[in-house]
Amino acid sequence: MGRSPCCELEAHTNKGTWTKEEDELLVNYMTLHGQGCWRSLPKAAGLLRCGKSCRLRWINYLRPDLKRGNFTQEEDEIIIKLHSLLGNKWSLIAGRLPGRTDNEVKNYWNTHIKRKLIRRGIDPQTHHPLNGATATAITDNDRICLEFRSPTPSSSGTTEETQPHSQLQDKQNTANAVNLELSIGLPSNSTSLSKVPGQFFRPVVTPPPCAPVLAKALCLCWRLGFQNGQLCKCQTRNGLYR
DNA sequence: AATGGTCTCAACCGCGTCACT
DNA sequence: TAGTGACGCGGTTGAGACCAT
Repeated sequence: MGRSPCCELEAHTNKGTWTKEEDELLVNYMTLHGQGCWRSLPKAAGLLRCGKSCRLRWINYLRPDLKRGNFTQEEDEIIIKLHSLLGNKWSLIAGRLPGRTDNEVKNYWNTHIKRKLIRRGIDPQTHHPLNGATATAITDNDRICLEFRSPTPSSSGTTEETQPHSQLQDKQNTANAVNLELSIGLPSNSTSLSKVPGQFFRPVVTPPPCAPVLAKALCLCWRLGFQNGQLCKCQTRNGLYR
């Protein structure tokens, strides 16, 4: 597959820290026109930056809905739990933390939480105890169910769409037997896969063949034990959890 | 006050994926 | 089916802030 020449190869593009003037130009443009084609944005906005740089600056720093400031204890715990389930899927983790970006979560993980876990005697990568393998924060069976319910990288559709029925049945049985309810809802065929941060875990309108899924099971915060917390933005809308 | 080490986080880089032709 | 263009993600880097001596 051919890749487009990176825009940073273009002449006359600035790099490094953004100036106040550049920020203003980008904010003004985004306010007026909203998010569109990043590649053409710099020229349209009068910026000497590549589109990639503009996108990053907007998403990680200039977006109006960003929550600045320290992470709360509740956010810490959510990150730790989600990381134990998802690994380094920073965008997915950030999607469950309103106002936080993947870059912010990633940095926070690397600078704070890693150390915090090590102090607790937990391996930050495996979430297993550092001194041995007696107890596990997450089991292999957890992963089986998660992987089953998560989109496969090689597929543009859902897992259910691409797997033979017999394989699905096997995994159904596994999931049902384990019944860890670590369900992550996939967008249904009738709804497009949202790329908006925070909306990845959309409800499965038609319950997948994995198991009879209750509405509550679709709320990841609920599954993680944060259903009563302020950070759980999942709420029923037309009877669905989102 | 000066210096050197450490930490933080904004920004960059390269690659995978998707949509379109 | 293959090629192309663009976006998004995760890993890495480096400048500046902070701290200890």
